[in-house]
Amino acid sequence: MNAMSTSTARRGRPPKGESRLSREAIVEATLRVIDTDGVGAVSMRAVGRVLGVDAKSLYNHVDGKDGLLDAVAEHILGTIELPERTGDLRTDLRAIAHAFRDRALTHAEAAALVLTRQLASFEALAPIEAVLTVLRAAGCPAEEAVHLLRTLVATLIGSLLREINAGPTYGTTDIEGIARRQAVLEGSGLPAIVGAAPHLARFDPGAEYDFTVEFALDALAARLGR
Amino acid sequence: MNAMSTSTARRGRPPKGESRLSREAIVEATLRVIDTDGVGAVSMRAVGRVLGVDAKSLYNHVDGKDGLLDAVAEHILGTIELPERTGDLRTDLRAIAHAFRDRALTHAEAAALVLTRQLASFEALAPIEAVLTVLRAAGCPAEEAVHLLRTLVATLIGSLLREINAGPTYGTTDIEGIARRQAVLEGSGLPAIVGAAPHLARFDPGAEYDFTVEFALDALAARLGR
DNA sequence: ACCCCTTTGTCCACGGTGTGGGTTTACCCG
DNA sequence: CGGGTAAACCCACACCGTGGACAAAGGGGT
Repeated sequence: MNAMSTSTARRGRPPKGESRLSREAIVEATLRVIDTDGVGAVSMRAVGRVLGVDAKSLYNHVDGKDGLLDAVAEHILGTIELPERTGDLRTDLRAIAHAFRDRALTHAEAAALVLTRQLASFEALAPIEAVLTVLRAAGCPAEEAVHLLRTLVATLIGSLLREINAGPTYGTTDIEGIARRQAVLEGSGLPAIVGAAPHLARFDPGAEYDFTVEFALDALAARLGR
Repeated sequence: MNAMSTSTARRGRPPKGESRLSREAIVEATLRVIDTDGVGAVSMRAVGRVLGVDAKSLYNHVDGKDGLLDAVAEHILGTIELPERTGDLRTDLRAIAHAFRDRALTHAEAAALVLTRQLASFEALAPIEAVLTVLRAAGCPAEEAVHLLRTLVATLIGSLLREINAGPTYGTTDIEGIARRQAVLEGSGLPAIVGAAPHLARFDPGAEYDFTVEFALDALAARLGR
């Protein structure tokens, strides 16, 4: 996989031209590991192996494993393709919400990091700025805008988190899976669940996300339009 | 810590009366580890140590580490103290939302498990049944009730997840922390963020949760009351 | 009463993890 | 040209999840 590498067992600082390691290269390699073998497979050694480099070398660019995962999350968050503003509240927020989902699903395995970790970096601020701008432009006062922003973000994160690690037990679109799940739910004996079992067993992530986004937008428009 | 234990090095099955191990005892011990040293400190060996038992013994009652963590999550979810129904949509849903939060914060470190994992067990169904019952009683058709349920759950989970692993970097209530965070935000140069910095820097989890719940309830009432 | 089988523990071992510490080298600046 | 520093290396440690072999207690069939 690597032309010249570990076999030569060169030690010490590498020559200038071939300084393979950089924060960005490491993050990218980590992302490759995650996309291939899942978040659980990330280890300093594994990432080092991908780069043909000793694990400890990573510590020169990244602050331990936790710092590495933070860096990955920030990278993903920072590369969301935010849409152009149109001036319409609903159109703009919907576009942001979908851009967020697109980015999250491109690296589904890595997205759990983004959704789970608390990020304080500069890169993480761009999407926040985008949402705030739209809200303020719609005439929302600063304090309320912040509360609404947080509510909105929480909703999107909760939705995506479920979508991402929803195994087939949660609900599916394939007919056989639905039938099986529905049977389990009906066996619970809880009346409301039994009554709604056909709908509980069916789960279409995209449609569900759309429903949630539209619900939130309705609520927002009603509140701001008053 | 244990009077009679490893020193005697007894092997083989323990006598009937003192069968220390049970699924419940293991879950409880795990919860103690989590509350003391965090989720990261959970290991088969650590849990075994608490019980004065070899790590491998746990495998007789629990399906590996993942199964153990699932069991803990289910235990927490299953012991939510659901409120009595009053018949009023807002009152009932609000009460459920707060019961959920109470339970989550009692074992804050463990709550991430509940919020993150997909649970399929019977115990996990009780809260769902409660929400569905309230929605159906308010005249909501089954399919819509399921969508609304999912939206609501996503929102609560997103909110709690942030609250639980929000370090002091995210925003605080203490004056010094707010000032520091505000300065960072103002240094970003992003206009909407700079303008809202005082509010972004302040974060009061309880108030934020209340705001989000009331926002969702408003939206729900408007939709169902139409 | 006997025997055997299942259950539920124990111990040993393996390959893997994050990271602390010390060593080596190439570059850069004076 | 010589010293300092940055960036790579290897060794070592304590810990992890769990596969597999073994032991002892209890229960069931004859």
